[in-house]
Amino acid sequence: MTEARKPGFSDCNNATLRRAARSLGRFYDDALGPTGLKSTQFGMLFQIHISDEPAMGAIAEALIMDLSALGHTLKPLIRDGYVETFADKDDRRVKRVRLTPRGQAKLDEALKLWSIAQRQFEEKVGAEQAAKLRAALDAVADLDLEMPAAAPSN
Amino acid sequence: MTEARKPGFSDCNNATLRRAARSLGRFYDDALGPTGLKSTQFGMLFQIHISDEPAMGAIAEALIMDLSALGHTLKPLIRDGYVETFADKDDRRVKRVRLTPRGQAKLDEALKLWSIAQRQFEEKVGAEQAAKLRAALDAVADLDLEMPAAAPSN
DNA sequence: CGGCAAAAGTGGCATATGCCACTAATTGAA
DNA sequence: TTCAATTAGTGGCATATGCCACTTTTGCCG
Repeated sequence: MTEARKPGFSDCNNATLRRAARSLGRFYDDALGPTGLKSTQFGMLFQIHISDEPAMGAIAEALIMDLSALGHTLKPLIRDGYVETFADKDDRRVKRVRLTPRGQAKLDEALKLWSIAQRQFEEKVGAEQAAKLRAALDAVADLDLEMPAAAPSN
Repeated sequence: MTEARKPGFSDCNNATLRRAARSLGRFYDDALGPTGLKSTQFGMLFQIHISDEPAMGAIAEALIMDLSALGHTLKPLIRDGYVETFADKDDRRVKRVRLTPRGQAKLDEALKLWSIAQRQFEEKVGAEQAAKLRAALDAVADLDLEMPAAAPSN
């Protein structure tokens, strides 16, 4: 447990972030295990829940995820009857998403377990620190990063 | 909690972390694009590079990733000739990993582009802040989190 | 109005990751 | 030495995500 953490690797912001994401993801996944939902699916249901019948593009933007990735991620949730989609009344290109009653119930169920996990985490890290970390992560996520050579375009 | 700001979601440490990871991952992926490597693959090559012919289990532990996931992740790198494996001399269960000359060359090539991305990031965030963030993420990754009910009485 | 660019999704293909069930190789007793 | 328990990986299955090539709708412009 020593030679593996040589300097250099932990310098990569991206690698460090992914590593933490794998670690924390597992914890939340375990916590939500009894519900049969992955932490990512829980997050998706919650995002839909707090939005008002959002269009797929809106969800993708909010979560900073690829639209097609969103579509793929939604499939299991639709298959399991937690989520349903319907065409927008004014723009037939737009597909809106909403929770089914079953999905709402599952979310409620998951929220209980999520709260426990969340509390566990904040007990270890400190609510204050956790909030700061989330703020920092949101800031990073919202950065407008561009590679030098590719920057000038539009 | 202001209902208007749709609280809750951004309160989830895990969801926030994943969102940031998607965002930053895309940036590093773009940066490494010309090399044909994903940021995850770059990280893997680097990890192998800084280790001394590590066993798969050692890599998995260092990166906090599932051993089988590591195996899967390694396949494309082996297929493309960047990495090779060989059995440990003393314990035939153990499979060690090393970069091929081709893999070493690819890593060198990628390091140049990675440096640019890394610099871009630190220019935006500040090297100081970036270091703090990485430290915080490492701390989170190394937390010993356990769900109350599931915690074995020890 | 006709045609073309932009916007919103879909599907296919590929990598990233996890869990579980197994197999092979070791180790630690009895 | 023999056998159960442990350790290290593998393979299969499922979800998570991205990119690219299309298809369908719109929106806009001459």
